[in-house]
Amino acid sequence: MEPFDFKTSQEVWSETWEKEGIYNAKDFSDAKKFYCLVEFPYPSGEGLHVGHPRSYTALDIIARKRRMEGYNVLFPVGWDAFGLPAENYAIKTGTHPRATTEKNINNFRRQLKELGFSFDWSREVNTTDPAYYKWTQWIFLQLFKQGLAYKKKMFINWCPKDKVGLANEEVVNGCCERCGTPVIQREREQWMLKITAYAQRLLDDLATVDYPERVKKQQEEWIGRSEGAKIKFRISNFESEIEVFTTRPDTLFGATFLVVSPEHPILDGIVPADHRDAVRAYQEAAKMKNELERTELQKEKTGVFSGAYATNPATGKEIPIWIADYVLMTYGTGAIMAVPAHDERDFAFAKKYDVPIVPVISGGVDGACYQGKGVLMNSGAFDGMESDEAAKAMTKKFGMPEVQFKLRDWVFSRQRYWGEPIPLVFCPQCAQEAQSQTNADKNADQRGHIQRESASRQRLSAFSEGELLNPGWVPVPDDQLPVVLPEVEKYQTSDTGDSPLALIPQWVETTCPRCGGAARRETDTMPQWAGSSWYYLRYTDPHNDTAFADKGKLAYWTPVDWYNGGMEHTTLHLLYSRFWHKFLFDIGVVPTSEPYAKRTSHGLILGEGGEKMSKSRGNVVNPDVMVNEFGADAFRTYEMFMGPFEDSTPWSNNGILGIERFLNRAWKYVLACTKETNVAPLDADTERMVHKTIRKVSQDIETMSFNTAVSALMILLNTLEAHGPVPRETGEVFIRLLSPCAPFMTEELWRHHMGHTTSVSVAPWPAYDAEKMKDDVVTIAVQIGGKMRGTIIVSATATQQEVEDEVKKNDALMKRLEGIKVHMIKYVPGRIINFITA
RNA sequence: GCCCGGGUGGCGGAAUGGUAUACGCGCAACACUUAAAAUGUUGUAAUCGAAAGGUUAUGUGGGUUCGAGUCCCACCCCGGGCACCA
Repeated sequence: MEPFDFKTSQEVWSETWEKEGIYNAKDFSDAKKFYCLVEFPYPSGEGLHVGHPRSYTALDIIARKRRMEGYNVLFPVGWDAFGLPAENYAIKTGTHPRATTEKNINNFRRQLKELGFSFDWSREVNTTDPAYYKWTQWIFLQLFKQGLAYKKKMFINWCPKDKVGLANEEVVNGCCERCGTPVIQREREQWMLKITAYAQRLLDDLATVDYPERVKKQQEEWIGRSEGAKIKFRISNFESEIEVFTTRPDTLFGATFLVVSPEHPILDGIVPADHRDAVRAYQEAAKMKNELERTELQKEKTGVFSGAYATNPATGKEIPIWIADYVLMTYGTGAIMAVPAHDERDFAFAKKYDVPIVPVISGGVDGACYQGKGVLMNSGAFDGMESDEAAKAMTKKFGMPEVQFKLRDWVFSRQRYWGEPIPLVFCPQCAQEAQSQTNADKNADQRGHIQRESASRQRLSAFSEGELLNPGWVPVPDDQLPVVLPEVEKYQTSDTGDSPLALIPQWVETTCPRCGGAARRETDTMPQWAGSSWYYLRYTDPHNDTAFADKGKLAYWTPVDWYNGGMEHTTLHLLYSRFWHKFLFDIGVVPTSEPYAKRTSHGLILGEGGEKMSKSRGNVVNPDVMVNEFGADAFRTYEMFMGPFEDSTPWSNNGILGIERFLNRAWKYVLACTKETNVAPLDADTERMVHKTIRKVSQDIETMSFNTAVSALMILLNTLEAHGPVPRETGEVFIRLLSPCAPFMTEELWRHHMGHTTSVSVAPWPAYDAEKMKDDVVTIAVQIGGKMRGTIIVSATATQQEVEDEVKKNDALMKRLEGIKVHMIKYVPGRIINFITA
């Protein structure tokens, strides 16, 4: 019998499927839609990693099952092709990233097609295609116009030798990844996106989506909401006040000092002359500490007395103001009230610098720090109150309720070549005008933001929110999008820290779209996360050139029904795209408030030794090699069988060998069945097995328990082989159950050997008959005194009496029961009978 | 430190509170072969035993239960995330 020739089969069927277009989604079909999404790959020079096919095979299986169940399935793929490796390669070799990217995409496309994924290739998108990034730029401009983008001075990592801005990932132990030179911090203005404006909704709406609990938890923590109070402390000898944020207002009477961050602006005005040198020295030292040092030195608290005092509003006492870098300028107000008796950090600080410690919550041990809640003491009129009650009361009397988030705004600028140009120009004339408008607004109405907003809305034709927020920055009009990435000579960041685009005067110098005067283009580009924040929307209508996607198509296809991706994107891509999506929902251009109804995550594939795969360890498995040696079906099926989908599992070359054996046996068996004439109808036992397997495989695919689904198919094959040839329809059930895992071999059997004219991928998914699954006899475990002593076979509907009678017929068991006093008998039908001894 | 996972044969792993170790790998023996590979058959947690059979095992120690890998408490170890967040 001829073995399965996977090479020919892969060629033939890939071509046929593409020609027939059977995997192409149909917009507005009457069939129920199912949008199934995998994270599109970055087309690296190394080619596909074995991790990609794990996620892709899983959702391919789900997509294929849904099609067989009659759904209209959208299962697209594309390329997240902006990014550092292509750019670094360009810096080294002068090769245009576009060329590298194109070459890599072609390689990836070939690999994905060889693996037989049922992608709708007619909807391929590429984030570096101007027709695509036109809409990335358009979305950015909407954010800008609504006042959600702003410029801010920030520090970036800078390698003085390579003269290049580095991403955090490129900084290794404080040094440049490439040349080892210590990285310095360089200050420059960066575009920021106000993701914090959506913090509460990003948190609340987690309740409306089906994500794994661990993903929700991680996002929750990243957003980091905490409730507390803002309390003002009057500074002695000055008119000004210091505002602090605290989650424990109930401990206010125990606040024996204040601590402000070294960067706190208030320090400029309140430090007395005799303390200035010490304070300045401390500030300088704090600035020099890089992040690594800050974490290393975490335990040892340092600080300096500012020389100034403030008044605790509760006790009326004067307390010192200290400066310490354990207080972060980027969280809360950059200042805290220190309650050493009830906060470990404050406690450590107070001990070191000998500041008084006043306990105000009972429940602690003398001389130790107690962080729990309790009944108040040393708190005047509040004595005897419970913490929660006191917190409310003190907030009311001395402060204001306040909510803080850990989430920071998104640094959106890159001084890089290979990214979407930020489509803004800076116009000095318009800057003046916008500034004076803003000032006029302020003068006209000091009372608040709401009035200012409505005033600006009346002048919408003049300035958008974003332009008022960023005077002089003018959006490129929609009809001039995309702002195409120009050709450059060098791909390196310039000496000044600007992107290479800054070195092209004829590109930078432009006219202001608003006033027509001389203006300069923004030379920063967007981060890689930009294009991936909305790509799933583009798949619904990838060739539209008048909108990022047609509203009707969006209404039909979105939200994404099932999105699988890596845990590493939980607080980056996944959060960013939820933010963009909510914004697009708010401006009325997408129909849902959440992009993904359901999210799942795959585990990593580790090297054979159980360590992470990496080039330096030399344990990288190349998918091409596996596909050549074992075929796409075996490779796919092995990746599903190797372990629980959500867990990390080491690769095993012997493991894939086992799958190859299984598929070959399946091939031979089914083929033998087709050649057999006069096969007897299935006996009840085998039929029961078939129906149980249908149910098992169907359920396991839904819960992504692919390893046990494959195992169930193996068990079925073992049983069938032992049984001998089966009728055609049983063989076809087996083929259909296996087809999502092994599409090539099953298609070969289905069309060539079973004689079907259409693909197995459009055949109906097998149904099971619950009646035919019912066992007529069952094996019952017999326990005596809780110990397993044997098994008996009884009818599935046997009563306890019948089971006991059966036990009596069993000599070995009766021997065991001899002389034993049975206290009671516990019988669980179909499972167990336990003779409980006294 | 905090928040998630997880700890079961030589290995990957399976197991609605009810026969632990399914399935696969590896290994061993046998068959086929001049031989090897491939394939097939059988066996394979440990331990005592010639066998029948017994005993012990799901990180450790307790508990609940007729019965615990599974539930509860405490602890140890491994992986991931966050980390001076007031």
